[in-house]
Amino acid sequence: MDLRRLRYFVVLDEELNFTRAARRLHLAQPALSQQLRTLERELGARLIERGPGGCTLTPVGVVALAEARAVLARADSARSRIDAAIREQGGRLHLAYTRSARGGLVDAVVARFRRENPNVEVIAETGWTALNVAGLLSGKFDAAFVRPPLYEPELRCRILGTEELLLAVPAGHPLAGLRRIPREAVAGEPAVMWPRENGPGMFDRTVEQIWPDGGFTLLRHEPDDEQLLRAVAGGSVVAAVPAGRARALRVPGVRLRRFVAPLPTIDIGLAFHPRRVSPLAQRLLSALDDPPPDSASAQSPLAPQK
Amino acid sequence: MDLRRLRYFVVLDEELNFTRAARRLHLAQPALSQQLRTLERELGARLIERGPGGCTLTPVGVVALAEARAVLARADSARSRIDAAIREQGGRLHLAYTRSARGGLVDAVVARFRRENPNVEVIAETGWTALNVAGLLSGKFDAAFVRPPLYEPELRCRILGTEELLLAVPAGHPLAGLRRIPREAVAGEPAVMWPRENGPGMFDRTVEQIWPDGGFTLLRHEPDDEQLLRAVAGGSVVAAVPAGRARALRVPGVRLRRFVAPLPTIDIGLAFHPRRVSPLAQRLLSALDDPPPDSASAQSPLAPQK
DNA sequence: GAGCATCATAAGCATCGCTTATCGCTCGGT
DNA sequence: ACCGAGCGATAAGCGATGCTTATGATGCTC
Repeated sequence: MDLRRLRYFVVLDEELNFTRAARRLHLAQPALSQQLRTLERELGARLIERGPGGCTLTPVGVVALAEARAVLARADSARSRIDAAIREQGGRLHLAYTRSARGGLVDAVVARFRRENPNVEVIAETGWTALNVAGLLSGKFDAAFVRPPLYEPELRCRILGTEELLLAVPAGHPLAGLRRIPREAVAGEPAVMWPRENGPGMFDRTVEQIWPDGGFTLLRHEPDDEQLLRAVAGGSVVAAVPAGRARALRVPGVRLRRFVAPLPTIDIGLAFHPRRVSPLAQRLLSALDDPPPDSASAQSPLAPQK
Repeated sequence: MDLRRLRYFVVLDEELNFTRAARRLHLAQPALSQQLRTLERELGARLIERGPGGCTLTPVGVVALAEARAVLARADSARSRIDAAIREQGGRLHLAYTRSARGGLVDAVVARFRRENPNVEVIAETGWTALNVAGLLSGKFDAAFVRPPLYEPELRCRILGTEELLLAVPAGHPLAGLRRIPREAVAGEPAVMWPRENGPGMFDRTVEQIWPDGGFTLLRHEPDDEQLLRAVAGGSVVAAVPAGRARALRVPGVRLRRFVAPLPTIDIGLAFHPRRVSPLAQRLLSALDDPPPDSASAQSPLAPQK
């Protein structure tokens, strides 16, 4: 007996309609039909009477349903007890933040992990993408927040969220008068940027979104978002910065403008080494797949990376 | 949580050695290693401490083991209750025997099914392979015993057993003086045989085993094993017959001789229409995979057909 | 240092669980 | 009586899974 098929069977009983039950289970109706046929074949009995108006359970199906519920309840209870034992045992999770993505979603993920695993000591440092990547490769970190894409094929990265890149311009700059910035308006403008080696993938992705036809005129590097914005406040350069960070920093003399569609974006991800995932890192990653208990939506907005 | 992985985990705990546990579970050691790694990844915890001398459970593993046992026990109990409900509801199973394979294994299979499903009415007829095949195709039978191979691609056949083909010779025949019959000794001998259309696959298979280089000299057909043996007793023909049947019939004036290796054989199988397997047929087929409760061997001698 | 026992990794393959496309059937509305 | 909607089933295809064999890495014993 397969627990997934039992779950499908229970949901079917609640809906008495394959199409609706399949929708609740987030699979196509033929898949549910096939899976429940398999369950019937395994048991060697009809459980479900099908018809054009939907379906009902056979007498054996009624018995099977009660047993399915009991088995599933026991399995859930077991999982809860095992989870509790894991939480109680504690341990240490070595984590790296990235400077450019503090706050918001990242802090929520970590806060929830701490809440659900109070005996786990989260030891965190804040770096930048390339430094965090190096820490992962060396085994220093169990997981690390990064700005993808990563060029290291041995690392994997779960995208947690995406935010818009804005153009930061000096207050008196002609571009400050535009409501939306066309790509050609920034071609040739002197710009500051983080050093490419801080996050080569992020750098390349940003340049190709904002300066797709060339015209990227790099005046100099600044090490992080805050220094980028201060450079812009100086009056003669522009910079692309993540919306969340830019708005949080609020540097005087800087105007933030959105681009004309397609809006350039930058991702935040949680990277890990798939061949060396510690159990606690595994739990952190698994939590990304589960909606929190109070979530109104059954579907997690954080899509697992395939 | 997957019940199969839980079962693997429980067996590993009983052996504390991946190699031995894998053997008990009838799978290769790397498969067990992989499956239990997956279980650990799903739970986000180490359950097993591995080492060159074998393994032990971690503290969380001990908790997980107790939970696994409870879940598996509940699932087994559920399966038993569902099975009981199915048996109680009864029904009818339409079955066909083949004349040439009565007794022994076939009767054991059906007797056990009747014992385990006392409310099921087994309605059986005895025919021959081709007749039984026709009954399956027409939907008259849920399952039918046959002599494979079958040439009908829409039917499936589980091989239940194999028996040796013997040469039946007249008592005074020169071949009666041989202890083992070489193939060349029967080439050219006048022989009787069942009609090919009674079971074309069985016929062809028999001929190619006994007369691999030709020399099959069919004098006439007889309808079944008993008539074949009577014809042999008449003094001038030989016949190939299944050992069990031939020994059971004990026709005077007939000597039964074995062949020189490779021994020719004939199979007995249970055929069914895979697209139209009734639940009761499914239960009969499933029983072939389970050892009876009193069996000393955990491994069923009836291998499922792939 | 060699050999053995133990578990893990790598690569390959058959099967599984899903998908989309579509079919067959029933029922209700016109 | 016909058409469209709703319902579940079948067919074909594909990515993922669970196994296999081959082999590697490690530790222990002699």
